[in-house]
Amino acid sequence: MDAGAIPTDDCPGGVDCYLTLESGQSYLWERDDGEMYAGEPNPEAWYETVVDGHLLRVRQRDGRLEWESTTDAADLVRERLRLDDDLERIAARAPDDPLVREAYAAHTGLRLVADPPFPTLISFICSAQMRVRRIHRMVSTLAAAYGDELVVDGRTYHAFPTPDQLAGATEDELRDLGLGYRAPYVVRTAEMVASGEAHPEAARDLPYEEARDYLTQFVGVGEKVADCVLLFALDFDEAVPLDTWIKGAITDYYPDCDRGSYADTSRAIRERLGCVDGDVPDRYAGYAQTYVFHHLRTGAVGD
DNA sequence: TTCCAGGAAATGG
DNA sequence: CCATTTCATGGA
Repeated sequence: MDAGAIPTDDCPGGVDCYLTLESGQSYLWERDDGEMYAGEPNPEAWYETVVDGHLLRVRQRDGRLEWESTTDAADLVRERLRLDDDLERIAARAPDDPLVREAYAAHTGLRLVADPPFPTLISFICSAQMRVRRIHRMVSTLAAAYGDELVVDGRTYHAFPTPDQLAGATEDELRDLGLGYRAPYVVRTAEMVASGEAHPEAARDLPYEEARDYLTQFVGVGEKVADCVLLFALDFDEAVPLDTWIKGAITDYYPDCDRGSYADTSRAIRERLGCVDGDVPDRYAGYAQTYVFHHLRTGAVGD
């Protein structure tokens, strides 16, 4: 195994693995203590995932982000955990708003992730009306049932299934795995990607709102899930998924941003949570969203 | 029991 | 176009 360590001081604004990987953005990692999404950090535990047929694992202790991999993964760790984002600057430019300030202050080191688009698309199709812990369980179950096996040091890991592998599943199989009414959505979307009818990666080059519309052609993908894919996998830092928690924040803290439709409310809250950057009116709105989401969901608001 | 969870699709007006 | 209803499932 290749290995390395990155001093967290090298990451402007710090980095917190637990907050980043267990805040409901990514469901593609497992913890080797079996306590993923159980609500408690463990500095000794490794976060493990399979990337392009290679095992990658990271953990954080003593001010260093340690990684091990079956390949040279130094650049991969930087990319997936967005270690080059200048969190200090992003937080400093965030709106001077009590909720946003409190959320940034309470969860230092929380970074957006840069996950692969197809697994993210399927993860958030599964997310409909689910708690984060169950979403993670569903994604893990899909990997175990349909993903490629990887054996390292006598332990078996599973990659997230490819579009072809998931398209080979049946609706009944996925219902038996506990996906409920999302089962046909997952199969049909996997078929769309496997056949070449459409691919989430194609949204990357479109303007934000066109990219969101493009993703909604996938079965089981509405505007909210599309926003999650744009934010967590396609580098759209302005995307603000309007889920139950953010809608609650709009009701309680930003009632003037409620414009009725998703598209209009989205525009208003993006400009409220983001910052003006040249002719861009909503820069990093998705970053603020991720902090506020986590702050509200974990019940940390007001300390 | 009832309610809720990072909603979307189908239906009805 | 917008509002309502239906769809699974496990945990508190």
